[in-house]
Amino acid sequence: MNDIKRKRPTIKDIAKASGFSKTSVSFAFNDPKRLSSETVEKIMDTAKQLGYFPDPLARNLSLQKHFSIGFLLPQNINHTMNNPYILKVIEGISQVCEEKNYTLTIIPPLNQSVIEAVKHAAVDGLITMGMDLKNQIVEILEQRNIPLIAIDGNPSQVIPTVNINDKSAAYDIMKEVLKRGHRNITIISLSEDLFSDKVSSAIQTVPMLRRNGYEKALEEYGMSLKDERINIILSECTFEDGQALCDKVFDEQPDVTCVVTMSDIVAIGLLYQLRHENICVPEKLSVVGFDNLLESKLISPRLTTVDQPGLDKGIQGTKLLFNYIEGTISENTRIEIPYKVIVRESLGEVDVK
Amino acid sequence: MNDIKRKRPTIKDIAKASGFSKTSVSFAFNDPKRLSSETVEKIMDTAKQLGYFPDPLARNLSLQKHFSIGFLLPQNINHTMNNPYILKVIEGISQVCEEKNYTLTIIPPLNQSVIEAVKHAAVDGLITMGMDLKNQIVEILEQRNIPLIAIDGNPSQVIPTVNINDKSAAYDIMKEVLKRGHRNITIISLSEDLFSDKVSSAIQTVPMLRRNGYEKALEEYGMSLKDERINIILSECTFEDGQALCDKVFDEQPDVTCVVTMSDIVAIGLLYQLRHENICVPEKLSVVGFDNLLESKLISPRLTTVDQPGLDKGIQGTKLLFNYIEGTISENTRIEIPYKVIVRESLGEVDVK
DNA sequence: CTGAAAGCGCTTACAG
DNA sequence: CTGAAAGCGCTTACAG
Repeated sequence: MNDIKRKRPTIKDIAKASGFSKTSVSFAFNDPKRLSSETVEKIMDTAKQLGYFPDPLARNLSLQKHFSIGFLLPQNINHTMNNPYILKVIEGISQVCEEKNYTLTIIPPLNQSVIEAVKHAAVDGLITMGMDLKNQIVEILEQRNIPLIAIDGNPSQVIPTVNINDKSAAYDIMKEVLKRGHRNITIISLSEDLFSDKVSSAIQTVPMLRRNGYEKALEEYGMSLKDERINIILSECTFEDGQALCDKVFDEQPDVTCVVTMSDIVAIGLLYQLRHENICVPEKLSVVGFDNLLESKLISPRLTTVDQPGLDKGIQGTKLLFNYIEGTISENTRIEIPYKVIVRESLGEVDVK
Repeated sequence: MNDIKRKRPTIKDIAKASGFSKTSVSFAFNDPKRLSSETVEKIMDTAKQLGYFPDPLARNLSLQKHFSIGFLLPQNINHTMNNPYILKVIEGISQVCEEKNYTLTIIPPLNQSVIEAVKHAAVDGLITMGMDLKNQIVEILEQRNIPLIAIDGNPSQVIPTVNINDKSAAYDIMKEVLKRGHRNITIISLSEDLFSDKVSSAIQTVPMLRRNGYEKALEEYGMSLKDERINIILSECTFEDGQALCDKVFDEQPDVTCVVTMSDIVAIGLLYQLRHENICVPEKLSVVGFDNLLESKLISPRLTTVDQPGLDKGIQGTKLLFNYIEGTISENTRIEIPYKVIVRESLGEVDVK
């Protein structure tokens, strides 16, 4: 009734009460075949009577394992937890964790610091998503001997990654836009700093790769990202950002006919706001996304986008991570997942002037 | 380069290398004020040189804490991870965890068994959602001395809960439906076994409470749940279930004019399929949800529903849990969160015959 | 300000 | 089949 912190029984108590040694109690739980069945039975009986459960903390220390995979949340958690695409990836991760009988530890910044969180993470392996993987983080994990993989990370870094071919996907979808006559285009780009290590500009970040893809498509039409008909806006890419962008897009580029975004959720926020302001899509403005969320076919008009299978990224990334944890492989691996462009009603045609 | 499992340095190595005791090394990390600043500096220097980080496993065993909150996934994980409402709750939980510098451990069934997962959970407190809390689970956690709270759990059980007033909310929304002339109604109810301990029928489960609410509203119109004009279908309530329900609803009740669901995600799946089959909402059929997801205002027509703040449930539930962990309170607490009915275009009027 | 030593609760190689 | 004992890597009361 009243919560006097009754001390939990330990293996020692069970040993004493059952008349066997701690060794035997441990065996009864972990390797019962080594004992006679009567012994196991007696030990389990007293364990049940005293309400004994092996302390996972002590067990894990002995075993030197956490039985948990960590998912590192970036500084700004709201962006993460509100993006259905990321949640899809997390679902994939948790599926593999379940198969392996591991838990999934969601690791927020510790005292506002991702680095601190990495230092203290109580996990056997770590997964990041679309994050600026500072060298410091990689170094700490190396010293701590904790394998790391990055989903939508920077494929030119030294850690294993799971990505789609971002350049090619961006090229493909921009092609669809240009093919339909659009020339005055606003690009909503993921903020660079979400992805890049600003120091080493040699690195090809995801937003960079995608912009390269856009550029390549534009060039085939005699244009470039520097063209005055192309306006680039950086954004954190949340639903709310999308809503807020509505006005900004027209302010900065009154003759815009198509908005190309790097994320469905921001495109959906934009579509939502456009409808609210009675601006017709695609007649007045076309909108294009990236991810192919479930939501992108719920909204009307349905969103043209790039399908990248988040679930699969999570699954494959986690399987890869387990390979490192179990020591099955050691070389640096890059997984590339197929994507496809999905054209729906949010992308319309425009008369080429 | 090659992954020879180099042994990580321990506190002992740092002690030896720095010329101080293990005690001092520990103090340098945890309570530097107790040492002279030169000592701290020297110790930290050698720690950095050797790439030492305190092992959280050992630390936690000494401290008898995990610094993590557990979220227990029910048997069927897909339903959980694909329901935006639940994810909203998880977001709230993780917010509080971050404030407290805790991690959030997502705990899937262990060897297909939720009970096994509960036995082994390496956490300081546990949160469940809309789950059948078997006595066994409660008992194990009591013995393991791990506090537990239930969100959308069964308010008549002995554990602390966070809920809305489900009966009253269901009453209110059914009132809106009846007020608009609907009499031939299909109710999509959450499956009982997701919530109830079948043994003790005295318990008021969430679906039961909501049905009581519906009943009360119906009675005011001289009807009841047993009325032949009321059809009840049990469902797991996923998007896919909603799609599949489209045909079933009309098969079972050809003259239905309104579908009342207990979950937005199933209502949205239904709306999606209705649009696909060119069945006009609300002209041909009205649909009503429960939760007020972001998605419910993205889809058209926008969904009439009950707004229950998932984020807030997560936050308040987790704060409550920390009170138990920290021993601030011990009595059984029930939190009730406000809700409100939101009428949108998916609910139309019908001529009363 | 610093250190020797006990303790956290398990696992497991080794011996019998 | 069973047990004594070392070990996992920390924390911390106590002593000086």
